[in-house]
Amino acid sequence: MSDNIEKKWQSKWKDAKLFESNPDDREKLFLTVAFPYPSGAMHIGHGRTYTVPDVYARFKRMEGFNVLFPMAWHVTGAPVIGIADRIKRKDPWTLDLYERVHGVPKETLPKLEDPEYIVKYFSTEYHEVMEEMGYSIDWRREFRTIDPTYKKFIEWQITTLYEKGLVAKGEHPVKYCPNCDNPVGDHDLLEGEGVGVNELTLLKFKIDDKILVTATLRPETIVGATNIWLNPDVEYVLVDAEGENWVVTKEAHYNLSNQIKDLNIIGEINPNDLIGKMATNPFTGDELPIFPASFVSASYGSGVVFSEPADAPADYIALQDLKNNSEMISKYNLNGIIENVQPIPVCTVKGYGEIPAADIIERLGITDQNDEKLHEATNELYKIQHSKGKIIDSIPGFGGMKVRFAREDLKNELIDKNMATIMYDFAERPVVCRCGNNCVVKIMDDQWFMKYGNEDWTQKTLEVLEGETIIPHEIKNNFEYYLNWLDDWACSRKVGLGTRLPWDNQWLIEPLTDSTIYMSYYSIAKYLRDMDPEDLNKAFFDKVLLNKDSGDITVPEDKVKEIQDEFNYWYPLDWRLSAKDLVGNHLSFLMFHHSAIYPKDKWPKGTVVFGMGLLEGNKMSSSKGNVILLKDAIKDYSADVVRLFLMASAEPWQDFDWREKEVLGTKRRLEWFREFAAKVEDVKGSSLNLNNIEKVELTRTIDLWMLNQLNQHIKNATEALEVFQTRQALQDSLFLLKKDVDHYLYRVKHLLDLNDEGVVYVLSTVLESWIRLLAPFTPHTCEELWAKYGGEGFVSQTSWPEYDASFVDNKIEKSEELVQNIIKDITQIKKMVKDEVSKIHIYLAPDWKWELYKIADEVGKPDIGQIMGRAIGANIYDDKKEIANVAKKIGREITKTRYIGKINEEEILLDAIDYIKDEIGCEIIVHTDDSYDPQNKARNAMPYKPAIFME
RNA sequence: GCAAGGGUGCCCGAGCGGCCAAAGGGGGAGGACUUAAGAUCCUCUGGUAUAGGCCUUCGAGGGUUCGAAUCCCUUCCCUUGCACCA
Repeated sequence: MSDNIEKKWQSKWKDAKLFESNPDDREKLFLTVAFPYPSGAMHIGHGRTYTVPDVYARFKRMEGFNVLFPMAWHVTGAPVIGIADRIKRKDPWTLDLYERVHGVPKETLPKLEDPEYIVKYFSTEYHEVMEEMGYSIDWRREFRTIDPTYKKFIEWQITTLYEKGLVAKGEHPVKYCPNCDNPVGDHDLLEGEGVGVNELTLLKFKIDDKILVTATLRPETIVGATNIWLNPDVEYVLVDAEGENWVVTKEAHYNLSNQIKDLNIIGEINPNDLIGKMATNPFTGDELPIFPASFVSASYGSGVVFSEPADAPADYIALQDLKNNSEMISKYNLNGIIENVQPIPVCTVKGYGEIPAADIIERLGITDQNDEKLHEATNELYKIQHSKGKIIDSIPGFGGMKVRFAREDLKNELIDKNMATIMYDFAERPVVCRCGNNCVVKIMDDQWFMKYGNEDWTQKTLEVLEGETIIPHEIKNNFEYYLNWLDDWACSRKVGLGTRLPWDNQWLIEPLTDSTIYMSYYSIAKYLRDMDPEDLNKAFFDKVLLNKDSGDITVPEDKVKEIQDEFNYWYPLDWRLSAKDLVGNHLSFLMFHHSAIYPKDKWPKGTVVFGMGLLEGNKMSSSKGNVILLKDAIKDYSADVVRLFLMASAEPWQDFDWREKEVLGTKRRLEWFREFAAKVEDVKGSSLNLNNIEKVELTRTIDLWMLNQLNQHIKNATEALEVFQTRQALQDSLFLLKKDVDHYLYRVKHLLDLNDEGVVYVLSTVLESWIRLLAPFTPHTCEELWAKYGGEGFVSQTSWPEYDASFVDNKIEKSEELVQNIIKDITQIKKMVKDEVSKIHIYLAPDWKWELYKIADEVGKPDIGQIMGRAIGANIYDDKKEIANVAKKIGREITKTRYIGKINEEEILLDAIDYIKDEIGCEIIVHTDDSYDPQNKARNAMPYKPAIFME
């Protein structure tokens, strides 16, 4: 049934063009959510992402804003190329994934061999599912990022940045698969996920006409170099490097050739021929001997290292090993050399002696250079020296400097003097591509970069952040960190779908770069979709978006004006919504690009960051098949139930957990709501017209209480929704309100068959507000009820319920609390006494106790002396001893019960006396004095807590 | 390692100085309704107590305060991100 009403209302909305937003004189609100990359089917995780903005859009529309909520498809990038490729290869895993998890019909599968078909197929499906979810999207602005008109916009964007000098050529090390001939991301790896790339300094030690290029993470230790290590068991080669003859391992040459151009092998080198000879330290000029060492890896760095035994545990232990190895010493004729090699201290760090390497080796009990703990020792010492170490005073030029700074300075000096160069290597091995090949670090040298490292740009972008509201607030720190941390970003690609760089046609624009200011495009997309791309030149966009005259525009002037006006109406963006994992890139890029391209008054105003989705407690993942498709969920539960569950189970920035049991609970809750509406009509006894509720004067406390609760919930829900707290809003507008309505119905159950006009008025009022409160969450159900019970027009277009302060009274709330507490207390006592009870006497607190309570409240803390003093001063009662007794009690009570002024307890209890009698099941007598008080209980009476006597 | 966030009752989760034995949901127990099941509604769900009370609890340990789940310090544990990828 729900399916039918949902479809019905969706088409009614469409026919009425309800969500097609055009500029008018209302205040505008423009919100967007990160557009999807449609390489697969939409699951419930996506459902949450797109329901949040829809709920907010609907809420704001009801508040009277002119809301624009658009949608488009991000189809640029490489993943679909890979998917298409795997489909073509008939990769069974991929075929299964797309058939079983993404629900693609078997006969359609072969068509997915075309990447453009994939994005077309899934974006069409996304569109359909989004309509089934009832999203209030202005579909006239829909586009794909490979549309010719959009490409013109991207060309304009990148050219604008290029002209500002923010796009520049550069080089950058990347993880690279030589077999696939492509950079690889972590997700493309079979092995080595998360492995970092280290920068190594290659120091050039001369030996005759050759150069031993030693790789090090710690160039500052060059001053403590004592010898060179070569591994006698690996292959070394002689390499021509722009005229220099380098000695490195064969494997190192392979790695290096991806980073340095024209590195040709010109001969083989037998390490044994070099061991025992002397090489020159380029920095100090010292002559250092070359020794053999097994710990030197053929594949890491250059395969040549200089030894600095004072700070490098491996060097220290290798030196020890060698000194103890007479066989080696005689084999390489090291007698007379090796004895003189002693560690030269370079760094000091707290907690370590003159030779830190020796200390840590001893502490960890490392016995030789093949010990596994050597790695740990190296890491530990490296870290502490980097963060806290200082260069020892005796070293000229660097003495006393922090290691961190000395390293940087010395490295630059060495490079300037051609004593060193830079190379990159993986921090760990192996790093294996999905294709099975080992990856290398490659320097892409004709790559284009977005200069996010540019300090002025970063500063300006920090201003964008400063001016934004970030939800949740804590994420703002995160953003600040990322904006500062972001370095130049390679923005050109060889493979994928996308737009080409206008000035360098061999490159495609990287897909994150082409989706940073596309919200601007939404504002004008409905015009551009029918225009000739040829007309969308730079001058056109300059005029429309920046009001800048920069050349000939082929579009008629009034048309340009209309488009420009529309852009200016919607921009800036009020809210940007996106997932948590995009904080460090997409959302930051968005700020960068806005700061560079637009003036301050067009900068985004707010960002909301989403959490992830879990399925029965486990992480959702399409590739693992652990997802529920949104279309299936809609089929099983209806869009409204799915929406309601997604919005109620967690705040947007928290992780939600889709649990079937709780979804079913939500479904029942919504059914209850529909039944409640019917019940109201039932109680009324005639047809209900919410458009014309008959007002009556209310006298029963419980009626007033219900309206008090309703208004309280309206207030809370509104405040919560303003800041995207959908869960909190529903907590108030659905769950807590339902609880109160249940309570109210229970309290007036004896009146339900009597067509009592007070009850009818209260229930109709509740229902009328309630339908509107829930309309953003469950729009279909609410439209249906609204129409059924006489609401005017679409509920989607009515006003948001207004909080009416005149109904809110904390004394009313306290009154009901008093009634409930009395029942609770009596029940509890009855349970304990176990005797038959025939009559219950209730004694109310006399006026002086109320005054005493008031005094205690003014004092604010359980300071009996002060309370007594004031009470006696005010002469509230003549029995001082009794005042003291009560004051002591109040002192305790005041921390537990808030004082809100005197309430007329007698009136309240008498108003509810039938209900209380009913609940307790015996006679109740309310006393205002102690004329009948056989057990002297009346003196226990306290404000808000009458005394009870049972007999 | 760096950065951010978090540890609450059987489970999920709210609370962020006193109305807190701690909202709400889920689960469990009992009751009402029903021919029955389901749904719905009511009550209970830390311990203890023959007068509405008392005791213990919010990762652990200290501290501030008349008063702390809430503030401060120390400590342990968890989750996420760390780039050329949407």
